[in-house]
Amino acid sequence: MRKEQYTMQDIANELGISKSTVSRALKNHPDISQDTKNAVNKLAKEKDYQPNSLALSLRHNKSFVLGIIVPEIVHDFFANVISGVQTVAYNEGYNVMICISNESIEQEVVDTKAMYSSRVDGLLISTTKKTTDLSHLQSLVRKGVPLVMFDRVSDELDVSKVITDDHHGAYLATEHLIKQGCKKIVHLSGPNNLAIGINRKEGYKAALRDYKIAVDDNLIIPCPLGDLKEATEVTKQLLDSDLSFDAIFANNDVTAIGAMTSVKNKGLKIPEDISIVGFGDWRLSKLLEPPLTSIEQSGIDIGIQAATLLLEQIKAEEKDKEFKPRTEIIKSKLIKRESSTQR
Amino acid sequence: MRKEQYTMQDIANELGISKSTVSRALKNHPDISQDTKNAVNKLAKEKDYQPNSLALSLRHNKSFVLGIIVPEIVHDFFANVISGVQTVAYNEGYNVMICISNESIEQEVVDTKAMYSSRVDGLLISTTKKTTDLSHLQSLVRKGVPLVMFDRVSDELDVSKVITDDHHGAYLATEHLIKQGCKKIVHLSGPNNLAIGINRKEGYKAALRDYKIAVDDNLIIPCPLGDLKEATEVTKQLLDSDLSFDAIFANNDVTAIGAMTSVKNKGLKIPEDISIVGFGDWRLSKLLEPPLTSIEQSGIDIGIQAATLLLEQIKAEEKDKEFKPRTEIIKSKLIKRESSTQR
DNA sequence: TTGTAGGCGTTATCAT
DNA sequence: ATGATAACGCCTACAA
Repeated sequence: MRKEQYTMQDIANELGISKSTVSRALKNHPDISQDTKNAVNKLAKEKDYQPNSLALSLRHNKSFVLGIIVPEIVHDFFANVISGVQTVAYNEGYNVMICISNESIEQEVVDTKAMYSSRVDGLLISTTKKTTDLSHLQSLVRKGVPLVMFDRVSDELDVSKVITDDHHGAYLATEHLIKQGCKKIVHLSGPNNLAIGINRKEGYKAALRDYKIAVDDNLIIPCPLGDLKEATEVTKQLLDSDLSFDAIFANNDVTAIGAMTSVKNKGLKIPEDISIVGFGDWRLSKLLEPPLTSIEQSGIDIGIQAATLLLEQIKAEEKDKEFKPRTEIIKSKLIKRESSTQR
Repeated sequence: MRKEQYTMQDIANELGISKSTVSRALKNHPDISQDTKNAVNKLAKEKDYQPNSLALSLRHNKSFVLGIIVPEIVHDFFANVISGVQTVAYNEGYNVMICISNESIEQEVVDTKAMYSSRVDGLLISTTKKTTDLSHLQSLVRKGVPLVMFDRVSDELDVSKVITDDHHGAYLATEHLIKQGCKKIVHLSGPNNLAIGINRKEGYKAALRDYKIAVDDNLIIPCPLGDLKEATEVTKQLLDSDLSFDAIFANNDVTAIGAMTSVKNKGLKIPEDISIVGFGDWRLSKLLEPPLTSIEQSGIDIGIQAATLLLEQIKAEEKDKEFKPRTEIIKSKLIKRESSTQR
């Protein structure tokens, strides 16, 4: 059995005073005499008294905990987001509880309930790729829990959102390839049920149109899973087919690496034979050989922005102020990377 | 103000029964009539009643939360550990609260206190590189909180530990280089205050001795920070000096990449001119060009093992059984990676 | 300046 | 089969 905890009552007993006096002394209430405060603080330090947040949370109906649910954690983007969230949370005296849905809807539902049961003061979530039914989140909102969606969002829910400018980023990527002289640009596209996949595809098309290049649907290859195996396989098939192309715009980091692998295995050179640009927040882009030019989404910035929005809402509602959900867009940037052969 | 939560009392009122009956009905207590149970469950579902874990935790002095403190999260190794911990925790009905110390001792101390305040049922920790004073952890242990240290551990504390077999791994790495024909192997070594740094260095020395190669202290270069900048700089200086060497055994992933960068910048080929082997759990090792042979530490396995040990202790102590702390060693493995030039 | 009492949501004990 | 009550640790209006 866990050792007994040392409580205010214990301090009170030892000092022959009441626990309310102890409570007030510890929070430096002006009514309490300096003598009492000294005695209480001394004993508290001596016995290494640590308040019980559970009791506090129950009392105040406020836990000072932010929840965050991500589909995976072994992924630079989400790890960066969490890191950004933590930074903001710490500064405001909040802790962070993390759940990993592992791209499983069932897990996501369970996690959401667990978060509410723990009475988190607010929740940040990036849904599963497969999530379409949002009733678990709706239920949360109905219960009055501030919610912020990031990266993978849905417009069925009237909550704050933080997204990257996928359309713009994809446009930049495609434009970059066009300016390099590429004419036949393959797009390895993401799932069509996520805004992210659609927007990137549209940005790609828009750039082609602006530069008077016909959109060829044969060059748009679906990679709905977005994992390494799929991307490698798809690209291999592409290379083995009679379709000719001189560049690939991959809708995410893993897809880009898969494409890269197959291109290399085929004995082709990057970027001489085929240029590749990837989308995402990945340390890898600069470490690969050749390092890939990429469209950076700043996970940290998204985390910071999302947590800031969430806290804003939490605080507003605590003061009974109305809070209107907002959608913040984090601009993506094109980061050109030179191949080391050019150094 | 957060919307009122729907409680057992509310159910009781609506049904004109007492909250204790509701409590029993919800947990399917045999004493309660089926009629009552049905009514209660129906209403609970209708109103989407969700228990308040805070109240439960307070009542039972048990939170069903495991805490974990890691120095960083944007790092494959720690992300993998967390992932492993989550898996185990979920299966046992526990949630996970994560704190990131950011390699800051002050933050680590704050985090530890926060964890205790939240009354986590147990804590997993990998300390800061700089942590030498363990009083914050000792205090935790004194309070009866089960503690498991992993990866970066200290033998000043009599708690369970999960570590990798660093000595063995370093031996394997060095042996691999020797068998490739390397004679002058540089070791970029880690901090001397961490077991991890010492053991890897000793493993390196042991392999040299076993293969009758004299240990040359000039070839052991300290990289106490272990960051990219330091490693790159140190290797650059090494290459600019008149010291000759044909291989580098880097004590971690980042150090390996730093070394790689400088070697490439110097116009040298890997592994033809200089072989590099790195230590760690990193997706990068297989994606770099050339992919580096590496000593794999399985972060997931460490996470699983650590969480398992922690839960074992928690359960034992709940039954008032004594639990003797154990140290588990996760074997490191050498993963050979062929350069794509050999494909 | 300090103490008393009630309550946050839940469950266990002891009635009825 | 169900209810009343106390308790977990803390805070706060009210009383003294």
